[in-house]
Amino acid sequence: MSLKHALLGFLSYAPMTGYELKQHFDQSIYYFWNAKLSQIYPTLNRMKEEGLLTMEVKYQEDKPNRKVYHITDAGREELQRWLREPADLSPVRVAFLIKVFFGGRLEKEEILAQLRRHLALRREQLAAYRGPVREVLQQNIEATGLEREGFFWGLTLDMGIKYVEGWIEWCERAIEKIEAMNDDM
Amino acid sequence: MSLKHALLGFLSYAPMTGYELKQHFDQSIYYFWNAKLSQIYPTLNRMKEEGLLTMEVKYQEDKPNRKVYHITDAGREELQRWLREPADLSPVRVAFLIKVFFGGRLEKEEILAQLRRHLALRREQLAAYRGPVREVLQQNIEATGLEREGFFWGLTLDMGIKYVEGWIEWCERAIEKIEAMNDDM
DNA sequence: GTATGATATATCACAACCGACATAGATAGA
DNA sequence: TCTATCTATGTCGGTTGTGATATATCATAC
Repeated sequence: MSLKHALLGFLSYAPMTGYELKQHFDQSIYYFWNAKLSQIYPTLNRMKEEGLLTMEVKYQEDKPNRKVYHITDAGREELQRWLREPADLSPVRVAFLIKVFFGGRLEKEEILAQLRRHLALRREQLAAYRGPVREVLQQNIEATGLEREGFFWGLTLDMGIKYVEGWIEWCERAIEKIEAMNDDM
Repeated sequence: MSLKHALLGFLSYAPMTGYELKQHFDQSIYYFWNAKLSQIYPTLNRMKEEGLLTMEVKYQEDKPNRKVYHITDAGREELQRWLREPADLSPVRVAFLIKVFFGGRLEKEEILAQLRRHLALRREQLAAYRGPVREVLQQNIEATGLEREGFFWGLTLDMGIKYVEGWIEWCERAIEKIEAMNDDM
């Protein structure tokens, strides 16, 4: 279970509530892993039962109480063990490629429309990664002073950018190839 | 549900059993979508109930019976509708990048070991895509005579290769960067 | 003054997906 | 002859993940 270990990872930096963990997901790793609050809350509860976390309730007047989760020694050990453990390749699930695979069932202009739309989405994504996403990362490094950690955060963003660049190049080539196709094909 | 539409896609080429559909998944689209038999069988049943498929039982003496699924007109319409429908970007889930993200929690040599192992896996994968996977695709085109369809099958394999090449380049750069890191960092 | 969006918690039902198990004849290799 | 793999069907229980809904305060914008 990777969600568990991602949560342990963030809690190894600082104690946090489920809501704050969700914000970290959305700010820094959403481009290779994401989770909804409705999955995070029950997972934190289970991890507490497993002894990986402890929970501290901060009572607040006139505001909902905060449940702050702290990583335990067992939690830190589990994180280390998992980080060292060799990882298999994650299976890929890209619904868009199913559409391309069966693109022969569409008219030339219809499949071209799909590819052009996809290309536009990927270009937006690339602009975001190169701009605001990179800036947030830099701000996080400066705010926390975690320079060594920040180096690795940057590596994953590099991979995100490489991934999207690959899509863009592929879309452009695919569109060219289809446009050059004989109309009777 | 993309599994449903992948099944419709294959059944739009020819009637098939669940077992044969699984083989098609494993042969031709497993690098961007996969499913276990224990997911395929119940899904086919549900699709039959929805009127997208019909089932024909072929009784065989001394062999288990074959349940051959045929796509209906409603099934073909649903496939067309889905293929034309604009697609959002699929969320990515790569557990390995969580390990890299929290790589600051490991010793330099430990994270290097992870990256080197991953690079080796990706190189194997690339060799497979360029060799046997491409050959099987060519054979399928020749065996079925579906040239126009085969063009799109090839496009998805191109993307698979681009994806793995991206990983390899990124791993190589990442390893260099980490090796060049100050030991006191 | 009113509406919205953010903060903060969480539950519930459901869908998607996986791993183990069960059955059983055919075939091929050690 | 034994063993393993292939063909062919599925079930079952469990985990993972999604979408909808509920509650309640506070700050901001219109």
